[in-house]
Amino acid sequence: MSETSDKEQPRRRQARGERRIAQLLQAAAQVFCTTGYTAASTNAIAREAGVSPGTLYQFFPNKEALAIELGDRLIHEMQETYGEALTPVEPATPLEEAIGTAVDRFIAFNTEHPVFFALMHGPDVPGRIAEAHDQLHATLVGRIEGLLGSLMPGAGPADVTRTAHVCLGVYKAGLELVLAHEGAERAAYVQEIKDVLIRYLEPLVGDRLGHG
Amino acid sequence: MSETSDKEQPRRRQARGERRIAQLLQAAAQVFCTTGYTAASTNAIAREAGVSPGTLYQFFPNKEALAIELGDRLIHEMQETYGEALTPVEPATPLEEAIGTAVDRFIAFNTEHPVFFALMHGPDVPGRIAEAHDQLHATLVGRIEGLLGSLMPGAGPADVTRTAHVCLGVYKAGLELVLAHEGAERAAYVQEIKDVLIRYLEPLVGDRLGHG
DNA sequence: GACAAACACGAGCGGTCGCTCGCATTCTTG
DNA sequence: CAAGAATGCGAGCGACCGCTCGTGTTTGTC
Repeated sequence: MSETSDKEQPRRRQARGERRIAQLLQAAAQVFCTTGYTAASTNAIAREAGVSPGTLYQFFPNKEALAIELGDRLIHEMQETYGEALTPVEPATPLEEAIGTAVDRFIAFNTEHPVFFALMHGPDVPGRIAEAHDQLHATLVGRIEGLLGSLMPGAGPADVTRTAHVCLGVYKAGLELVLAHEGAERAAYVQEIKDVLIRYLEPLVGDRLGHG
Repeated sequence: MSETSDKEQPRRRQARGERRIAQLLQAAAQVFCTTGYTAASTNAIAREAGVSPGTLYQFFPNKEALAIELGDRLIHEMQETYGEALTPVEPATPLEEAIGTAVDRFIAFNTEHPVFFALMHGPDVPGRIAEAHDQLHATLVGRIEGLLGSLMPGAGPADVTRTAHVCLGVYKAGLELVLAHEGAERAAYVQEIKDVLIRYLEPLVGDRLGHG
């Protein structure tokens, strides 16, 4: 009990090591993005990073740990995003504006980190990553439930949960369309996502304000 | 040039062979459904079908051909479904009813053939299957465009195409939610898909009839 | 029954992939 | 500088997978 943890043996990393880790994670993101998790070979990731296979395994015990570390960093960064994207529940903000800003922030995050979509969407991801995905998914649904719950006072909890799942599903489907286009067409699809969500939620939240 | 085709050598199949082919396709559907295409091993498919690996390759030249034959049969069967699901454009039918019946038929098909979703959704499917998927996707979008075009007279062709893509995307997202639930909850999600589509399309198709 | 074609088997070939290990090199520390 | 730890290398091991091939069995035809 004198140690901070019994399985923790903090290898003293040098600055070089931290740089290699960053290189490897970036290379893994690149390869995962283009070929998916399963098809991505560790040798290809090492080659992309400009190191040997042995060097990769100096810093990551196996391929899964590499993907998990990558996913953890992405999720951590996303939590900062959706922490700001989904928290403001001031009853004064109209529905359109709330949905608009939330969608914009999520789209911005996903376009800046396309790996996230690749890692979280593949049916080939191993157990631990799928768990992380489910956990993030549940967290997001919970947040949306919180927002909807205060907007749909007359609905049961099961209805709120269902509505939250539908909202997230619609967003994901729209994200796929957004990532498949560029420029003006991409912007048009972003607007479509907002329209779908607004028209879907408007009748549910009762008559609050601002639908004209 | 005396043959009907230079690469066609019609092996005379016996009744036993046809039975084996059906067994193998069914086994492949089972294995693809549970593990996905890439992770499914041909040996596992043969084992599931109760035959040896060599027997499998008596009827299919390779793993991809097996998946393609399976996909072709599914697409052929689906075309009978959506041929009936998307054709009626009688201007008399209200929007709600048209969407309701179309969604019901597609959901029925997809719940009866879960392999279809697995084969068409995996990012791991090889080139030919992805092509078949894209072709089906394009066909479906074209059909929806046809329906929308006559309903949205004031919109440009790019807008109609975009709207069709959004409709199909919303349906796919809803399908995932529907397949993840059972019984009454599943039925509730089916209704949600219809609501999303109806509310999304209602303002677009101008004031026709029946929104009350 | 005789003969050929279709069917069935399963050990194993060639190849890839995740990962290891022995050794060389570079950094830190005193 | 010396010593040890951290980093770096890459040939190759073991396992798995798609697929083959030599051989044996069943079916259709005369």
